[in-house]
Amino acid sequence: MAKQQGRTRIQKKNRTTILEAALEVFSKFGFRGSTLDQIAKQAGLSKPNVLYYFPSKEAIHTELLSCLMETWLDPLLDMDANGDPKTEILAYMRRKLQMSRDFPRESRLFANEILQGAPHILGELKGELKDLTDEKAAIISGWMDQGLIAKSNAHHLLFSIWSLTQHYADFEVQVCAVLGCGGQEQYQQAEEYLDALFTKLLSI
Amino acid sequence: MAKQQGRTRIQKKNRTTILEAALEVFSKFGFRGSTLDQIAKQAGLSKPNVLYYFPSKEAIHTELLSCLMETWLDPLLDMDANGDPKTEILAYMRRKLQMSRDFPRESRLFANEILQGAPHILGELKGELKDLTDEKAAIISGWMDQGLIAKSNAHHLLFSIWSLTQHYADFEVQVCAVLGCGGQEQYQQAEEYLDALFTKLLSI
DNA sequence: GTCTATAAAATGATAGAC
DNA sequence: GTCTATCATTTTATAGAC
Repeated sequence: MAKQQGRTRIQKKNRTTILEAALEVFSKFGFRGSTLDQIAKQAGLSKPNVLYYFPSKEAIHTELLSCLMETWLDPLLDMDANGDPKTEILAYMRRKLQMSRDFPRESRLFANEILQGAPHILGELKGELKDLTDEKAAIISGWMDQGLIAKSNAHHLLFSIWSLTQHYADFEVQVCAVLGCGGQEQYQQAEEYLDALFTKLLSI
Repeated sequence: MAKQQGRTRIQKKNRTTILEAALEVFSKFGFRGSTLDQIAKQAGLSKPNVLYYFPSKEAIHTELLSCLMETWLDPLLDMDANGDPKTEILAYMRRKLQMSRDFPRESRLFANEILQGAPHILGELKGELKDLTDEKAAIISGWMDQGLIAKSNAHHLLFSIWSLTQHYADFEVQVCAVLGCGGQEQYQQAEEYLDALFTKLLSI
């Protein structure tokens, strides 16, 4: 968590508690569908106390998104231009799938935000995300030009990694309804399936 | 639209107007994030007049979802066990992509609902959707067993069609932000990309 | 720092005139 | 059928005691 400098220990702790509670609530109901009451209750604090640490509901949401944006971009950042192309892309896909499995609330928080037109993070999407994506797409295109992996549209290849992996977090209730499963066994199947998919897709 | 029997022309017209307005609003903000004020304004009617045609906000949402569920399952229904496997699956994928392009609001309506745990349609997901998916997955598995297409997990193959195509509607703002495009050119690219992807994926 | 009480605005829904 | 007026409740946010 950034921006925690110059605060007492109790302040840090409570801000973290509130952000954790807000993640739980916002990821379920979206920004407009969530209330301060729910967040306060989830955090085990009174509503005025929540507003003692953050100036407004919107401020909590904005802080949460900007704190998590870094985490969200991290897996892509690690894709190495000097590594083996197929290994790098497959490893990126696996990291993204792990994030869906281990951080489904974060995935749904972003999904809610983007679904509703990304009012709070459109700038970051057009800035940081676009820049990083363009950079990594260029690397992938380079690999394609060198004949190291099969040719396709690098940007849409990245989109396909995002959609295929995030689907298991964002649409979890539907996946479970269709598979009739309750736990996390779908992720084992998903990893096998997606591993085979991308291995085949990238092969010349 | 179903369930419009036994009503006058003006009733049908206004109910349709309200449902169209509700689609616009609910698809943007989700159920809890949407207000009757917004729906009424969008429909060009007064709030009490909206509630003359529907008993509550929830009733509008439920009616909308159940009216559109049929439309939503239609493309999968058309997948023919007696057709050519690769043709059938590719055609289904294309129908789904067309739905994302032509009915993005409907896609986002369902995405919002499922993202929030599908409180209003969990029954349909475990019922109609699961049954239809199981049925079509069995057909696909049969094709795989006959060696007509490459072997993989049929349920996850269907998930991958859903996620890859719906991504362009549900995350449109992100796709556009990254591609720097304003119109619909991403769908042309997507069709080419996904066509190649599934052609390769299904090949033995 | 944390709480109770409450203000101020919004939201879902109803009453009743026309 | 449609409207204005209004009620009851929820919700964001603040005031002020402790």
